[in-house]
Amino acid sequence: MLDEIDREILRLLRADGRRTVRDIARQVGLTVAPVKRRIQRLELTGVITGYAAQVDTTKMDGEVEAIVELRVGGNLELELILAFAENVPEVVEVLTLAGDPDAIARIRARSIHDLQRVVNVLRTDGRVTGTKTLVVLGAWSRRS
Amino acid sequence: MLDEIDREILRLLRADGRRTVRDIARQVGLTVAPVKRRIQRLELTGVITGYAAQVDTTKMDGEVEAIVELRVGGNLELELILAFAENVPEVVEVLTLAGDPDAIARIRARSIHDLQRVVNVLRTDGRVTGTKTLVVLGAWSRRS
DNA sequence: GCTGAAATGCTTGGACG
DNA sequence: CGTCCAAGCATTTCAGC
Repeated sequence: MLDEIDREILRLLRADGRRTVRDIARQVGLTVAPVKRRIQRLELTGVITGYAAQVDTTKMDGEVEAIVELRVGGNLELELILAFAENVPEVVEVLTLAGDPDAIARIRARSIHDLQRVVNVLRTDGRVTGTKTLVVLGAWSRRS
Repeated sequence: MLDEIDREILRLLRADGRRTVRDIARQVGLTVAPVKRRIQRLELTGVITGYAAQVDTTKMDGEVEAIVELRVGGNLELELILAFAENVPEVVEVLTLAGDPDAIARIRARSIHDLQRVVNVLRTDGRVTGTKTLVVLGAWSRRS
């Protein structure tokens, strides 16, 4: 499905999502047009789900980031966890996991008080049987 | 430190990291020059730490994503955890946390076998007193 | 699948009010 | 903060192999 050039393009765009098509073309040894087509295909097929600025939320006043570990009832489809998250705007990312917990949600709230409210929303969902909330103190992500 | 316009710029760039400066300027009601200056300041002061393409790793062959919970010795500065991560290329993100675990690392490896090797590297660091590894089955992130 | 070229629009840096 | 300029790039689309 993905050849070596696609993987190289993905590697470059993950390291810097603002790299230009021209720059990528030089790096992979092709011209602009086919690289552009490949990127569009990666976007259409859902391999690339978007582009985002990475923000250090600990440097923002009025913003608290937290990780909430979620445990859910035995037979719940993992897909449902993902779908559920869309209805809570403070949830910015959800990963479903093999192990315990079953999933983790990443939350951005405006204060600790607001965070508590969001976690309560998650807890009272019925399908969620347990949570553990961890406030983010610092963040680092690879930039290259 | 950050005014409302800065927050709006950050909101727009988090939703789409490839938005043009012109586009952002239109949305926030300013011209290009000051918006460009603001973005540069946000980058310089470390509020914006980078830009990245978001990739659904479950759609890529030869790629496994995992979350590793890290517990470290009592007095270890959290900054050291972040610094340590840079030396392990498979670590793409680290969050330091208030609670237990002390931090979580996000890993991208080429296989389960490779993942095991990376986790062992983390475990034998000396400062890490315990790990728990969770393989990512599915991912969702807010796109708007 | 690729290349190459042309038109359009964007960015970047600077100078200035 | 705004405006202007100017050079260099990037994107997009088209033709053609």
